[in-house]
Amino acid sequence: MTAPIRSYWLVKQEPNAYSFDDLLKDKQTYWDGVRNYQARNNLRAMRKGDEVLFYHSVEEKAVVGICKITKEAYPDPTAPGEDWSVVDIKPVRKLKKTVTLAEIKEVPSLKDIPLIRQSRLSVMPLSKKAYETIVKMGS
DNA sequence: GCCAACGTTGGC
DNA sequence: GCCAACGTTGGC
Repeated sequence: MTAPIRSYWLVKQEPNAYSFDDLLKDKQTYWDGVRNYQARNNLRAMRKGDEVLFYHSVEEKAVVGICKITKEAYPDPTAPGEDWSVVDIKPVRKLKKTVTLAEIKEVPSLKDIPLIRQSRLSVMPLSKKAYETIVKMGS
């Protein structure tokens, strides 16, 4: 077996629908409800052990925590018979300090991440550098 | 609450 | 296969 190449991701959620604190409480969840092909394809490209930033949209507009993929894509139980996917994630840790959208926008190297360029996409890849930059801003 | 951006649907 | 209409998302 060759060593897996780790990828980095960012997922968005409205905190009043499902917050990072909910995930901490649940210890693990499956990421359901994705009904967008691009987001679905990103879900399917996730591999066990990949790290994922958790972003709170709308009210908070900030990256709040880090989680990890524990199970790769399988059919979404909330859409039986349809071609949608979910992955399992577990929380790793909360960021010491949340990284707001406004702060991300101020960093030149983060100008082109999909969070800013494609604000409606809910599951998106991040480069290692972008991931590390955001994590650093949150520590 | 408004509006821009984007995806999806349906008529032709 | 094109494009207008419509719905949804999310920033402001």
